[in-house]
Amino acid sequence: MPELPEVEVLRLSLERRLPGQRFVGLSVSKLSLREPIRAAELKKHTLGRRILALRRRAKYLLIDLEGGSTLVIHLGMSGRLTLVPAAAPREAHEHLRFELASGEQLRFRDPRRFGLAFALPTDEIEEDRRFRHLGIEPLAGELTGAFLAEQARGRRGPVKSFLMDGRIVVGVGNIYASEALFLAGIHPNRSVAKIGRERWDKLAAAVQTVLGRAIAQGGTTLNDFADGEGKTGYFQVSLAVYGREGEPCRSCGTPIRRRLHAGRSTFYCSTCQR
DNA sequence: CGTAGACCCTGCGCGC
DNA sequence: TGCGCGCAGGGTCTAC
Repeated sequence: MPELPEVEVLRLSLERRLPGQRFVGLSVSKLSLREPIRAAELKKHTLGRRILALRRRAKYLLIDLEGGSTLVIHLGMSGRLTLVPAAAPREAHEHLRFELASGEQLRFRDPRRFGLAFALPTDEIEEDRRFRHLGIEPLAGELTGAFLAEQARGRRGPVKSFLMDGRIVVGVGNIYASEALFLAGIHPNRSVAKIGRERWDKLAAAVQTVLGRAIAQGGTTLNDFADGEGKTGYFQVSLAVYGREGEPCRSCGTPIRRRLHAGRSTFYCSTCQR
């Protein structure tokens, strides 16, 4: 159930328990994820190897292993990655089950199968076709109003779609796009050609605020998920507009509206956002 | 060239 | 109660 904050919270929780552990076995489902699972490749890169570190790029979780290999997991829409005892009951849609030398298992479950799992040499990640076109990280200090204004030059279309274009900035998904635009006071349908420099500054700051806050708040709720205790209150993270169609804007009381951009729901306040 | 829409897949909640 | 419909947090491909 991931946007960038959820993947980051997952990374932080696994980072406390996985490094130093060794992969000793792997069971793989025959069903295809977004791409077919290449069992032989996964085994070649993981079995017998110890985990060195966990990183994140966009919404991809990167598990670096000794010997120069990296295991890459993308959770798609419905993916869950959990570290559980070997005796933990199996659930439907578990597509990958890594056995660790400790007796624990790292399990990847993904009912909708929009997720992804593959492995490759660590030094080939940047040039891999799934990473090559990715834009900047939103929380690495590169996201500024100047950058957004520059990227928007010569473009058109609604700012909401622009913000979700991973070739520009990664990690801003459907929830936090709505949230950031609300915080910046920008109407989601506004053309990128009609946004001035000051408002780009506001938007760049809003994206970082919203994502940073979600990571801080998600820390407690999603630790349970990583520990395999099931999903909990994702929606306990306080959202200003997302999913609140018809409910009053917390700032001015105007009912929150919903409309579609490229088939995805967008929520906004028509009074606070212009 | 950029942008909009379809599509991949399963599950859940709602209204009838 | 049972069933069909719309919708769901992502990403990529095709058609315009």
